[in-house]
This record gives sequence, structure tokens and C-alpha cells, in this order.
Amino acid sequence: MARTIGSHGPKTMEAIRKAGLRLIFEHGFAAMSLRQLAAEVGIQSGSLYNHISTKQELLFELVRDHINELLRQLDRALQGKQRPVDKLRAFVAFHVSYHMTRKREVFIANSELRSLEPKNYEAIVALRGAYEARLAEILTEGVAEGEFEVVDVQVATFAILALLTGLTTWYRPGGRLTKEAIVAAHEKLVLSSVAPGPAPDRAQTKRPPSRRVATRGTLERR
Amino acid sequence: MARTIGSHGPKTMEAIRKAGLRLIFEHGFAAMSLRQLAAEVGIQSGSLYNHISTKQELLFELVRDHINELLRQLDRALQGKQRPVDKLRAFVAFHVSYHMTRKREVFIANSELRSLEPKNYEAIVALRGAYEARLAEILTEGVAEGEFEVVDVQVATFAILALLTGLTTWYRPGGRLTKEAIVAAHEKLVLSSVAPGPAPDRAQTKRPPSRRVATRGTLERR
DNA sequence: TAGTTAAAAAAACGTATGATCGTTTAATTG
DNA sequence: CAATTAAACGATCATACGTTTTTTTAACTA
Repeated sequence: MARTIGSHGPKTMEAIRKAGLRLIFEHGFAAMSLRQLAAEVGIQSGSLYNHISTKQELLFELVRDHINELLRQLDRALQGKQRPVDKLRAFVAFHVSYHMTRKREVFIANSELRSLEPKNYEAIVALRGAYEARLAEILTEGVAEGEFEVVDVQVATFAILALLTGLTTWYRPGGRLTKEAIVAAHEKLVLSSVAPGPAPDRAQTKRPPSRRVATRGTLERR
Repeated sequence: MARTIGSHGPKTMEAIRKAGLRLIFEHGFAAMSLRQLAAEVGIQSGSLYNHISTKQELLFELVRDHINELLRQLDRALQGKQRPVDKLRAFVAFHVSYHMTRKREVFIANSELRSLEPKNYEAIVALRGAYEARLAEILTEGVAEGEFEVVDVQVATFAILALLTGLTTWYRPGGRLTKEAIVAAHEKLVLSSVAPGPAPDRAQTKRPPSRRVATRGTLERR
């Protein structure tokens, strides 16, 4: 017995990616074995090599394709928006909605960078940088036009991204809140966080001078 | 040749923890081998078992002790604070300052939950819940006293924690910004994010009705 | 100082891993 | 329909893993 009746390359590849995504999410890249993955797909582990050349390639492509799709859809969501506040709102709505359905990919893209080989790592970091740049651009414009106020654009960019992405750690479909409520909650948080003007109890608090800094800095991600 | 001259249990244990922290951070728990760890410490891999009983125990204790320390110091930072806004500011300042020095622990505590055995996992999740509860409590009080406004306390809690913790992914000592500037940037973001009142351009935006919800929900973490 | 405990080295155990390779069958192509 | 390609099976390779066990030496204790 050899080739299974009904086998079809593209279909098997899809099953591999789907199972890989789940197993890496649940166990981690290193802890997922190819025997485990193959069993999940319904083939023998040696057969995986008809579809992927290495285990590393599977991880790389899962992460890369996720980020590429994210960029594609973000650009679509931002289309036609002119004012920074509209862009930011669209960014938030898109990010939250999209990430509700990509919990696994996001977690893996954050936790498995270290499992990527150097060349792959660099490619992924560059893609992530492109996504971050879009938000930084929105904030920079908003600050320049007086619509936003932040202490530091780069810090705000990373912080807001973290805030928005954090939902993947707790969100589950069918929970207490509707998708719309969650989007609304994040919109309020984010749009308020960069709103010009005082934070609570300015009259009784000492705050650093309000500085509007719109420069890119030397901050690095790990 | 057997016992090395100058060996001292507590000291070796500390070296194991330190090396373990770094290697797990850099490679992941599953990808770090005990031979690698032992080499880093300067002993043979079998000798590790004089100090730890299993590889799993090492991970568990690293994560558990980190969170316990976090809780201890948070409570100290909140001491004497009465008003919600003061508590929140103290929370932010503490969280940001503390996490600047615990980048590795934090990343591991977030990405290696899945590497914990069920019993250990539950213990850690409970500890994390205690930390989250402290922020949720502050927000709830603030909302009840009219100092804060959020769409949903639980969502805001998780979002703010994510925002504050996100710094560990990019912060490096000696970067462009001083520690104080980073704390200030986060304070502005967080305190503004829960500030009562309008987000930018209320006049031109449709927003959901402002609801002050202070209930605990059924949200779950992964 | 003899006995005990601690902590290391060294070797081995039982099991597991990513990947290779040869064979077999199914599907496709001209 | 024969030949080719695709995709699977089954076995194996070379290496690695967490852990155990025995031995050896250092440090401590009474």
C-alpha cells in the first residue's frame, strides 16, 4: 500500500497548514513533532516532505503569509480615509475585527520569532515593521495637525499596537460581548489615549510638560 | 574527577536559573536542551538534577516566582493611594518601571504557558488573575466615582495591561528615551484612555452610547 | 578526624526527533 | 494506454533528548 486514494496535493498542503497552525499554537513550534503533525493530517511523517521541504519552512510561511494578508487588508480598510482621526478609527476597527479571527496566527507571530532562522527572522521583522509604520504614520499626521497628542510617537505606536493585539489572548467567539462592543471599547480607549488635552485631574497632578514629539527614534524590537 | 572544587549549591542554583531564563527567552522552553543549559552553567547535564527535579520544575518556578514578586511590589507601590486616579497612575508607573527590568520573565510568562503541565498552568493562571484583578478593581472604583469612563471594565483591564506590557518587546536600556520619558508616555496614554468625556472629533463622529459598565464578565484567557 | 552529606563527573538508558530513501499505488498526460 | 508524475507508505538514519545511576571528590559536621 502506498499512495492513498483521493489524495490531492493542494488539499493535503492546506490540511498541513491548518493542523500546523493549531499545533504550534497549542504546543509551540519546537514542541510540535512532525509525527504529531502528520498524524493530525492523516498521513505518515515522511509524506510531509512532498509538501514542505523543512519544518522551518512551514513556520516561516505561516507567519509570513499571515502578515502579508494583514497588510493587504489594512490598506483596504484605510482606503479613502483622509483625516488622521478617521484613519485611526479605521485602523482600530480593522485591527480588532481582524485579530478576533486570527488569534493563533498572532500569538505565533509574537512568540515564535525566536524559532525562526536568522534569514527568516529578518524577513518577518521587516514585514512587521511595515505594519507598525502605518500606525506611526497616522499618529504622526494626527500630531502634526493637532488632532492627537502623545508624549512620543514611537512609544505610542508600540503601546497602541500592544493594546489592540492583546485581545487575542482573551477573546473567544460567543463570549459575553459582541464583536461590535469590543471594537467600540477599543476605539474609546485608543482614541482617548491620544486625545489632545488633559488627562484626569490635571488640577491636582503634576505632569511632565506636554511635548509633541514626532520623530522616529532608535527603539528596537527584540 | 567528580565534585568540582568551590562548588556551592545555592550558587549553582542561581546560575541555573539565570542561564535558564536567558536560554528559554532566546530559544523557547522546548528548544532549550538541558545539555545546553548545563554547559552554560559550567556543569554536566546530569548534575542539574542535584538542583532541580525536572525541566518542567525549572520553568514553573521561574514563572511563578516572577509573578509573585510582581504582586509583592505592586502592592507596595499602591500603598497609601486612595483615589482611583492616583492608584492608576501608580499602577502605570510601577508596571512600566518594573517591566523594563523584567523583559525576559514577562515574555516567557506570556509565551510559555503552553509549555506548562496542566497543574502548573492552572497555578500560574490564578496568579496572573490576581494581578489583573488589581487593575480591574482600580478601574471599577474609578468608574463608580466618575473619575473614569470605559465601555467595559474587563476589556479595558486587559487592553491596558497589554499596552503596558508591550514595552517589554521593544525597550532596551540606553535607548533614545529615558526611563522617565517612557513612564510619562505610558501615563498619558493610559490615563487619557479612561478619561471621562469625548474622544477626538465628537462633533463629527457617531459613537455608541456612553455606557458605564462596571461588571465582571465571563471573558477568559487562553 | 571519621563519617556523612553535597555536588560534581561520567556513562548509560529508553525514547524521540527531523529528515532521507526506496517502494508502491493513484492520478495525470500526451 | 503507456509513460510520467504525484503522493502516499514504510523503514531507516544520524542525532538528540530528559532522566537515571554509579562513582568520585569536596565540604561539612560532631
